[in-house]
Amino acid sequence: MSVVRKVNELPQAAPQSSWLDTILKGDCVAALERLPDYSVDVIFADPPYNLQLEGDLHRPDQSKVDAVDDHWDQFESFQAYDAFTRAWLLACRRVLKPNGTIWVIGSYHNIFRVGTSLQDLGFWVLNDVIWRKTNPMPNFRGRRFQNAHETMIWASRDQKAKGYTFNYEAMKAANDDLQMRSDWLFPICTGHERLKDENGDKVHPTQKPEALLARVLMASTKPGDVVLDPFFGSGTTGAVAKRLGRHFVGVEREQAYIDAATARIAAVEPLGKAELTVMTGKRAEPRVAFVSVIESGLLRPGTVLSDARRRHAAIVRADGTLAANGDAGSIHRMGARVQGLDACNGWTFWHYEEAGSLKPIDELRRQIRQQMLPAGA
Amino acid sequence: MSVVRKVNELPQAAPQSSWLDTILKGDCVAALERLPDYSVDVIFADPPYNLQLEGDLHRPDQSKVDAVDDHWDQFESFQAYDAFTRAWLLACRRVLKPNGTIWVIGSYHNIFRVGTSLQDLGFWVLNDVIWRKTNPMPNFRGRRFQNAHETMIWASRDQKAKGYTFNYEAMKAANDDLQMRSDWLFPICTGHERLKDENGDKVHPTQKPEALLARVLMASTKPGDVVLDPFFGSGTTGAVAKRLGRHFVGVEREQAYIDAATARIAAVEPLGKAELTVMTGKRAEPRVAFVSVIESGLLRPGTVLSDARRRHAAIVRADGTLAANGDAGSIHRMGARVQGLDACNGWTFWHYEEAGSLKPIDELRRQIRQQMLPAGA
DNA sequence: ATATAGAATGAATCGACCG
DNA sequence: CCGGTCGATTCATTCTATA
Repeated sequence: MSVVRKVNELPQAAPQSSWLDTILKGDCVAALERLPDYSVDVIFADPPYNLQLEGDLHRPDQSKVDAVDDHWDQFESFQAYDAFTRAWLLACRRVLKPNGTIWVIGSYHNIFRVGTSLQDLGFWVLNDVIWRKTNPMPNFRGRRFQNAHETMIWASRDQKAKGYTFNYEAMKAANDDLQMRSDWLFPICTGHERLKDENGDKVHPTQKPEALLARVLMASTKPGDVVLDPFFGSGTTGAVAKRLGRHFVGVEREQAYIDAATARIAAVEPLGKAELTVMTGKRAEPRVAFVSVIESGLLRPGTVLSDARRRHAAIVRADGTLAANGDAGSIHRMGARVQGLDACNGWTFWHYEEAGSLKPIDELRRQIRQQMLPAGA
Repeated sequence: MSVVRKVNELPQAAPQSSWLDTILKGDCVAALERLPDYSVDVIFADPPYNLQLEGDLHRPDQSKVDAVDDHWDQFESFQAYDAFTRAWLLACRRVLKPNGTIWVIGSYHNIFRVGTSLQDLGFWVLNDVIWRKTNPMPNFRGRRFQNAHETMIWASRDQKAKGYTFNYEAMKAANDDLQMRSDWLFPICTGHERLKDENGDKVHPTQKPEALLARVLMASTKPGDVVLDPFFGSGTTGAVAKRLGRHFVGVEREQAYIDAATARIAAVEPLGKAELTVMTGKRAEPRVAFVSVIESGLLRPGTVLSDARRRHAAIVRADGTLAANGDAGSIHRMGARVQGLDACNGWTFWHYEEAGSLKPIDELRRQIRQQMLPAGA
């Protein structure tokens, strides 16, 4: 191989863009105007929760909303929060690729507003994921249950977008070979991971644990993907993205956070390509036609195949079809036919005999795939 | 005691009402018109989830999943679902007592709409509680995380209603003396608990486990309270309410569900009063005025109290106030004053000397409470 | 009768690709 | 955009049939 590779070259190089792996300073909606349509693969958003508004929120006409607490103004607050939410979600939606997905984290204070806005804007909820905290803050007054979790909503851009990334096999492997559930257990961000300023005070009030972001990105992105965080804060998304070989782009208004995040991310060592290789399933493997098994000589026409319990039988024909009961068709169609089902995976249903025992023809497909690999692999 | 008590008399007898412990047949909003304002203590609602399923789903073994495709779960649009939600929530709010609370259970399909409507109508969210399922259905296509939980929202009628029932100590005791968290683990409803018809088919597609309802009612109701379930279904709420010595009222449209629920509830044996006694903390214990400690002779005026480390001192006065540093006031106020704090629990802060060691005056309160108990207790 | 294996089932928004 | 075809995919528990 004489091709020179750059150090740290990412598996799927994104187009050169001035904004890639940077933090854009400014208001979320305004700053996102600097990004083109369909330019990011995944969005992770940790929007402000505070419905008391404290100068954080503006009405669509940019007038400030007073922080007040009687009932009518509470309603006003919700209205203002909804307007704020719709505005940033719309800006995010424009820059999200058609097969992109978005994560939003929140608590009961704001997550219902966020979920409603997501649905109203056409996003399609894939899961709500619960972050169960191992060490949540107690309820000091003893008037409620200990608030021991936060909620993340994971949604695709459109209902019909089926091509989003979900690393199912990797998630399953990471969970002792059981499907990854919608409730995740992680400690809150403390200790060395928690950014502190020169006074020892925490830099950001709601810094999220890197483990949480790591699972989010491992589940829903591929190496080289671009991850947008519109409320970048202390830069957890950027730090984890860099470590995992993903690109990031952040938006943040406060210079103090930008400074802290920039230093933090600069210190991150990206993992190597080998560590980043993601477990993939059969879906990702090259497709093999059944006829090629015959063409390669692994199966001879006329061979009798049966199911694992020898209840059904079929004869292999030279054209790659099976014949049984006076009927013929593909391995899948005939597998379904003999069982009286609508569908069947012929690769795993039909077996051939070798050394007195039955083996699935999927074994032959595996051998074909071996032969297809380049010599040096 | 010569007062004759009826067998099974409830500790807090509700007013005689024709609708108490019955199922009202009809549409939720219309049927609730038969209840007066402020007539129920707690509402548990399991509304349609608006699942929006399209094609069939098969398991990997090609068996078909029995989907929730009932007519009552079909809505034209999110807008139609929101209108439905607001209507039944408003009807519920009218009949809910000022210090009442409401629980609504849902999934990501509908819970964001419900939460938004609750907030918009003036309910005040106290917690969102996650029901983690021990045995959820898998995600058969491997395209998402296994949907392993449902969400319950617990809300008070108004932001300012602080007098709602929360049996904090009972919940804590039930959780190995740790605060009850917002994530609960229960199996789904199967086996003998699951109602079946004469064909062996499930009576209701979404029957909830009794353990879930039991925790809800133990947490947020007192014996004798009235619990409304506006989507009564197979009557889990009624069955658990009866077992726990609470009154219920249900609303249900379909006669088949009403019949099944009626028979189910008739077979329920209520627990006895002793089993129902809720572990209560200091909050619910009879209030003791400090002056009664003096009146009862347990402390004499002029006694010097100090904090546990003898840093501060105060003198007991006959009127039940403390004097220190030329100032005087309640045990709480003086505890705060000497420490320079805004608040202080005087019962645990101030100590008296007995046999050479310091004991908190809370010990004297405990003795007073002992004396207050009836002879037979 | 008891033990074991196989079947059934639960609030589910559950493809990709080619022509 | 539609239709046809390939072929990928499940966990905990209970119930039922068989040995």
